[in-house]
Amino acid sequence: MPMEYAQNDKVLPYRIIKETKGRDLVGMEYQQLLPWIKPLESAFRVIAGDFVTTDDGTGIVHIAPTFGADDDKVAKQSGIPPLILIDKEGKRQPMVDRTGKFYTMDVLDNDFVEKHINKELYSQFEGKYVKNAFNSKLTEKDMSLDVEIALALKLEGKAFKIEKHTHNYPHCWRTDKPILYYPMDSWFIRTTAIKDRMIELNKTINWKPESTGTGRFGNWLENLVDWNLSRSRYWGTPLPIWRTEDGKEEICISSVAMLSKEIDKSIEKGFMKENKYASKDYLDFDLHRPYIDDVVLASPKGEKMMRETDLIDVWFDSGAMPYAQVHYPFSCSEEELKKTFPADFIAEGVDQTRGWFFTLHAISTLVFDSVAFKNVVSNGLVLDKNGNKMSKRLGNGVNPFDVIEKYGADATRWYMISNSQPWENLKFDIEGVDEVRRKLFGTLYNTYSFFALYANIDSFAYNEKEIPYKERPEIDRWILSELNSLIKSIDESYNEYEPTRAARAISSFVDECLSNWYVRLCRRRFWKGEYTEDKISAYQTLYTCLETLSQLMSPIAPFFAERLFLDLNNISSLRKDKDNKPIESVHYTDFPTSNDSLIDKGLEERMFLAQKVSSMVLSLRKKNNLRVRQPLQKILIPAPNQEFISQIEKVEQLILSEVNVKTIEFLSPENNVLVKKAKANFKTLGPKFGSKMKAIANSLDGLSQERIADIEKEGKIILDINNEEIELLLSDVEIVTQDIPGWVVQNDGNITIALDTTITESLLKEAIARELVNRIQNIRKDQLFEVTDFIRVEIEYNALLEEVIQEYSEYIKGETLTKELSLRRVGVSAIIGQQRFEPILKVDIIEGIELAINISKV
RNA sequence: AGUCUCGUAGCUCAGUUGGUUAGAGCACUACACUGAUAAUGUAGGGGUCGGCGGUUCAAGUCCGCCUGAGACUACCA
Repeated sequence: MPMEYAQNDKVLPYRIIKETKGRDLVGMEYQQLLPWIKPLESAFRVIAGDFVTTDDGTGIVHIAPTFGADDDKVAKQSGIPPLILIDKEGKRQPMVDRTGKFYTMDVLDNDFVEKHINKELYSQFEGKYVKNAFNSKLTEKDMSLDVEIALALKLEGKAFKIEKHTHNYPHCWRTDKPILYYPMDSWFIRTTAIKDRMIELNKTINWKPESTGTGRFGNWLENLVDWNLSRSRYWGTPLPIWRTEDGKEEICISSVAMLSKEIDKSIEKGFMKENKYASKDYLDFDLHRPYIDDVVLASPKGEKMMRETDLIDVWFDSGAMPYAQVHYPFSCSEEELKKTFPADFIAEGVDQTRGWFFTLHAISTLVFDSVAFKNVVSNGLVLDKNGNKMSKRLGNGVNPFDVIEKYGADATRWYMISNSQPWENLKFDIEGVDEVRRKLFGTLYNTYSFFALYANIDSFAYNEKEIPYKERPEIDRWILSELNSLIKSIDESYNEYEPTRAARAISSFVDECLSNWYVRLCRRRFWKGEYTEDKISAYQTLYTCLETLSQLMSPIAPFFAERLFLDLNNISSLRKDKDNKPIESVHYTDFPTSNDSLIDKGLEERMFLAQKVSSMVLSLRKKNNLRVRQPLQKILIPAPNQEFISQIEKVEQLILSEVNVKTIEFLSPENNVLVKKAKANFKTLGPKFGSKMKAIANSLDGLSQERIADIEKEGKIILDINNEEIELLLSDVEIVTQDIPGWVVQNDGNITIALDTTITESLLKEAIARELVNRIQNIRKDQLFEVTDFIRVEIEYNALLEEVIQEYSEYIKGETLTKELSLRRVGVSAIIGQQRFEPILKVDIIEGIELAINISKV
């Protein structure tokens, strides 16, 4: 590049003469760039600082110790003086005054101006605002001081390159104007003196999540600095400190009573005329600044003491909450205070690290050498459904009142608590609230309605004595076992401040255990037959489940829980208060405790098996187009051992009725009908054989039926892996049934089932009987008959149907509350002729057979 | 910049001390069920577990780097 340069050239020519490390430049001196003001001592020297990046430029930057904490710190370390002006009062000032403009020379000390200011240069800049926003006469369009200075440097040939930078300098939240940092005098609390104790005490606090306590808050304590307590504001809580003008005498006021006493002294000295603070009525005086500033006190030496005008950081008020709320130490003794202090539990946003969490902890450590809270949940933010912060500006905010209005407080709260743990950010999606309403509350409401429907019919009010647990059927014992397991886990979850886990456990119990298994399987017990022990057992069991659920969910869904509980209890009066009246609220009841003697893990396991087997059979039916109303003869299950057989046998009836099959048969392991497959058990083989794993797994994959049978018989097998004999035990191998030739088969994990799909004539007839029941039930429902109404049924004659009815007449009548069931050997037209056949219904009984049917109340 | 959290199906989330086909619910599609019916069952599609590299016989899981989102603190020369 040519080194010629004309004044108006855009690019300054340059030449690289040497490359060097920044540290080699330290100590170099340079000429002052803007020599308006001469510093009090030599200042223009390169120093080292660790807070400057080399992302842009050379890594050499100017510092301004009077306007930045980091700059001030590094300057002090290296002995660089700040650029200081001396005003007419002799006070040291930064270059910019409190209105945001350069000091004018006329307010500065004459001697200082003469000795330190280059009047010719500075006169062009004195009085200028450093930001246009500070000057009401300027707009953003006017040239800013930054640009003015840059141009001046350019003209002097001192600027190598000028770029526009947008700073994210802090701005005033109200006026949006840029903010300048100033060094200010402040009052501090020397929290560094109790730093170690604060760290120690913090370790005893249960933080949710733990990482906030150890990480964010813990680190913050490790790097603790003194607490800057004072703020310069117009109105607020005053620092209770009065000082003499020379600062040599000072007093800290600890109560209104003390203040009043001191004012009296001051009146004696003639500093004050009256004492408003002698009144017992707080409405007679105001403790806040600026009113309190009128108070002048007298020092022991008899001098005037004025109040320090600074206020106390409002965070102090938050941190003082535990004492302030009970007005300790004035209206509350220490003993009384200790009833509520330290707090068992607090919750606030995770952004409160330096705010509430810190000030609570600092003050309690200082005052009582204690924690202020034993448990804390630092909750995350509620974001919009796309994970963006909600803001008015973006219009992505959700109005909580609208949501509560539409879905209710319970559904909203349940959604928020169950969806993600409180300390994680929540992506709030209104669809999710609706899902909770349908899934949990809808299901639970349905379950309750089902219970209430039949309980009312039978006038069940929990008046009978409790049916002993052992006399209740297996299914009742099962749901009670699950219920007590649930109580246990819920209690643990709440205790550990894991409400999300609790909510999810309740939700899955309601859906999977109670609604979709217990109630589904027990439906008949509620509506069929007389008011027997079995029926009472069913009512009592379901009642207990519903009542317990209302208690378990009450912390998260207080309103729904309350309604559910009261609807139950107002009828049964099972829970009474001490006056022997029905207790008024679920929230007054004791939280349930689990009865471990009712928990039967074996029972829970075999019920799980029953569900799994049923599901597999239904799947097989589906694949083979066999509707559930078609009874089938047999399920075949290969059983690995006797224990498996006895587990299944105990739930056999449940499975059979659920899937509408007549019998279950077991195949013993020795049976050679089964086609089996061996798989490697990586967990046991891994540690033993390491790198040979792959070869072993492959070898097991291709094992013949005979060799698999050998392992089962011998308990071990020797494999040849790359000419090496390797012995495996039965436990190293998983053997599963793959197929049963000639049957339709379903595999799931280590369970295999097969289904006999043969439909005999007798099974077909039974199917038709069931279809008939189904059609009659539908018609009953269509015609809005009550579930208790008895009916008369007439069906158009059909030969096949006649046989079915002969055989299943009692069954059909029982299922449908039919008093008379008859076939009429008449044509449709003839039926129409009869008055009673209105309206006419033609119904598909089985495929291809459509018959007229008529149903009427008896 | 430092500290911390999070990133798994279209969406919301599980995922044990690393163990071989990564799950659930919702949504979608199809079929069934129908005296709980704004419910239910079965089946189906849908995943390079944010990316790259490493440790290991084996990584969603452990380690390093990067990246995206968020919070706090400092700074923004």
